[in-house]
Order: sequence, then C-alpha cells, then structure tokens
Amino acid sequence: MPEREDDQNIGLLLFYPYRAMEDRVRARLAEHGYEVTTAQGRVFARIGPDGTRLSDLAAQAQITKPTAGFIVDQLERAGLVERVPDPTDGRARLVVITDKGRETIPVAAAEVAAIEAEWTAHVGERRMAELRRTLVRLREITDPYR
Amino acid sequence: MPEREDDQNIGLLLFYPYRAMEDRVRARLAEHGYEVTTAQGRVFARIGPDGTRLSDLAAQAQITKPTAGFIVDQLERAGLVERVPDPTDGRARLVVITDKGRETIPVAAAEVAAIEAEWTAHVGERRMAELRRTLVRLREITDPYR
DNA sequence: CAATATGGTTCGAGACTCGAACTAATGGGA
DNA sequence: TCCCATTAGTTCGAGTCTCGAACCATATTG
Repeated sequence: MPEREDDQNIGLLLFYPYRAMEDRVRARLAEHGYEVTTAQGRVFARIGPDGTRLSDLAAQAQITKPTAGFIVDQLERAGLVERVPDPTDGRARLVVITDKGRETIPVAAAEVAAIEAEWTAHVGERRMAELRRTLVRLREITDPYR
Repeated sequence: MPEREDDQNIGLLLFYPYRAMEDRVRARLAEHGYEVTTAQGRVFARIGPDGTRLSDLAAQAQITKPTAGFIVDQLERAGLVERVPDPTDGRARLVVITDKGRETIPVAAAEVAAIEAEWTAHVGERRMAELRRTLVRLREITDPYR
C-alpha cells in the first residue's frame, strides 16, 4: 500500500488500532494456553454458532479454499474445531467449534472489552459510539459479505 | 482473534475498510504495472523522504530486521528502492525510494482519494471528518511509534 | 441419465516470517 | 589509545501462510 505524505492516510489510521487489538487478544489467549495464530483467528472468528462450511469461511475471510482448509486442519489438530457432515448436503461438511474451542470465546471477549474500555477512556463515550456507528456504515460498502 | 457474538466487534469493523482500501490500492498499482505485495507495501509506505534505516522500518512496521531485509531485497530488485550508505553512521544504510519508486506515489494517492470520496458519499462529510479525528486520537495509544 | 455446477481436497510452489548466530562499525570509558 | 558493550545489518535454517491448477465426490438441471 505505498502511499506517503502525512501519515494521516486513513488506511494506516484504521490499521493501527486493528493491529493493536488483534495482538492483544492473541497475547491474552496465549496466556491462557491457547496458541492461535493471526490466520487461525481470522478463520475461527467467522465460524457461526451452528457451524460454517469451508467455502463460506473462505469467502468471508477472503482467502482461497485450499488456504481455508489448511487453517482448519490446524485448528482441528489443536482440538478447537471439528468437521462434521452437513446433513443438508452430502458434499459439504460443517466446521463447528468444539467445547474446547468454545472456551476461548469468553477469554477473547473479555480482552476486547478491556481494550474498548481503554479506548473509550481516551477518546470519550461519544466518539467511541460514533466511531462504531460509522464503521458499521462503512462495512456496508467495504465488506462483500453481509 | 477468536471472538464471536454479534459481529459488531470493533476489531473486525476496523479491518473491513482497511482491507478494502489496501486491496484497491494494490489493484490500482497493478493496473499501472507496479506489482507490489501487501508486505512490500507496508514497508514501502514507511520510507521517509530522506530515506529510512532498516531497523526503523522494522520497528515501525512491527516486523523483525531479517523480515524487513527480505522485503527490502525484493523492493530493491524491483527497482523501487535502493540502499545507500548512511553518511552519519558507517554501520547503517538508508533505504531510499528511487525515481521509479516515486512514480507509484501519485497513483496510490489518487486511488486513496477516490476511495475516501466514496466513503464520504456514503457516510457524509461530518462523519468522515469525525472518523479521522477519532482514529488520530486512537493512534496515540495504539501505535508505539510516533 | 448425461452434463454441469458445487463443496472440498491434493499437489507443488512461492511468499512471508521468525529466532539464533554472525559480521561490521560505533562510542564510551580506563 | 585500546578494549568492550552496544547497535546496524546480514546470513542461515525452519516453519507458516498463501495460491493456482488439477482432481474427486455429490447435487442439480434439463
């Protein structure tokens, strides 16, 4: 993303807090014994409550099916997810979160909440609420899925 | 970054527009014959007007020195940057943008401007200005450098 | 029931990243 | 002046991430 001149480039500005959050959530999970890489986290975070197909994970994370399969293999070896047959389609399998995988969710959520609290303390309630609203709006035109 | 429940997780929300921008800038550069990968772009974007040391690039991009060296090797082979001796320190070298490398800047800047215009059209002037202000504030506590 | 489409996997290769160990030059003291 | 801890950068080996192309199995369509 070459681009210079006054680092107020909004792309970079979006990146800093995103990276900070991702790094801290990963660090927190590691403290609790869950060694999850960035790539694994991005896939894992997109698994729905009732499981999600590999193709859907790939589409939403904007990675190819082989890449998604590679990541799911790792998550499966780590015991965080498993592949079960999709009852509605014999070709498909659903990637579902295991009980062990589910344990990570409150840990991650707590860290996210802590970070959001810090950010709110720094910029104020109003700005944080506004930030969230604007990002939700932007998602409408920047996230091809949903 | 495992975390679910209501995709209003602000980490993800930051990520969507960031990714959209990065992808489009890269695509635009490719159209103009500049094949720059994500990793290369992130390093290139941090080279200052008078050149920057490898260690500084690594620190700012939060990658290790070997990784930064690997990327700079590629950019150098592509003719976009070169390493020149640092006149103030015999151990160091400055990574500087070549004339060819400089040609990419207006191309990327134009695409960034176009995207910002689209975003502004979608959320409004006021919200965009507010978004930028808030992100600048957040950078103060999420970017260890600067 | 053939033809096409869809869900996933396998294969081979390239890009990215790191930690550890190393070389070269700097900058303080004794 | 000379030694040595520090800093800038590279080399090495290994592991992770990513993709395109080719492939298999099951659905779906006409």
